[in-house]
Amino acid sequence: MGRAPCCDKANVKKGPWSPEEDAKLKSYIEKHGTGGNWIALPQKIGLKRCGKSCRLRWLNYLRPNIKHGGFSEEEDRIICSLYVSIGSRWSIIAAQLPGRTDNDIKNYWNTRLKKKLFGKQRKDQQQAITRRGNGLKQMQQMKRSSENNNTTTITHMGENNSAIFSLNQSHNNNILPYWPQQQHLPLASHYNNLPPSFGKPIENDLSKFGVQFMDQESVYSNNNGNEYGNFLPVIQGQSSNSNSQMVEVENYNMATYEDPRRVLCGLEFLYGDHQIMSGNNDQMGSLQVSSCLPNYEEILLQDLSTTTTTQEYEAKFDDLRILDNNAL
DNA sequence: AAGCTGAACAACCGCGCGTAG
DNA sequence: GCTACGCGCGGTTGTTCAGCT
Repeated sequence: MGRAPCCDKANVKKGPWSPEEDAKLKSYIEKHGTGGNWIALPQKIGLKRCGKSCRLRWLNYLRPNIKHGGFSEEEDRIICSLYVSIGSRWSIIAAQLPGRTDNDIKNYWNTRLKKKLFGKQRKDQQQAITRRGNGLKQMQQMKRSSENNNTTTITHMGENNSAIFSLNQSHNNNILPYWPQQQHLPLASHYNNLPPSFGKPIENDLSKFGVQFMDQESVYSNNNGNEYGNFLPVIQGQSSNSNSQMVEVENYNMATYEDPRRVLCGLEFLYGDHQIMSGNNDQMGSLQVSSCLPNYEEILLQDLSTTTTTQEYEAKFDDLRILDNNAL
């Protein structure tokens, strides 16, 4: 047996609100308040609307001091960092932005901000593949490589097309995913010990975009274990030199050379300066980013846990083929 | 000018949670 | 402790409109 409906669906109006309906609702609530019962409210006013619909209309549109559109850079930054911190808790995010509603922020994220952040990455990467020759061939080669031997190449494209780097790494008979836009950062060992209320925001949400993060324990844990207000994901490699990775950077400009954050491909602003370690470089066109890149075997294990089947690999491969064909 | 496509926004739906009885 | 109910939340769908072909 399903859940009982909150109202008589046959007798309620759906779809866009008319100015008359808006006026009725607004006027009543301004005079009498909601009365603590949204379900009963439409009947009192004489509106043929579901109580939930009234509530939504009031909260998202009619109540005073609501701002629509025109998100500032500062608001963008707040939304992004909170999203990375707590995931899609839109109501919490909205609480930090006066005048903004959770619905508004959610829509803004889904339609614009997400693309602003990650769409550019995909586009840049696609361009990089095309520019560097036959992308499909390259992907096929990567796939073969990942299936047949232990040496792996990841190609990654940076902001403003400036930082293309390849990472070569031997590993222990693990299959390396060849999906190029995945940017892998390790999850800290304590990641599974977050309070249940947090769930796994980062893993659940940003992993959709092929991004994985680790968390910096010192940032968000405290003595009583209850407050996680400063919880922030950070990019942090292993402290041991043995885990450092050499990254060969092709065609990167001085900004990239001087600022290893650029390898984060536009995501760097999410982290704040204090969370990014500095990188070293040598005279051979390589950039040592031991502080930014993870323990590679850990990455492989994570990938194996999330992308395990040949079918999934094939699906990704088809996707790449489509991208490649479109680019030609 | 017409049709198509995608972006932006509004609204709906279903579920989980808290709470009163 | 159980149940029913209302609220709030997040995901999804629907609608409108502008830009492009």
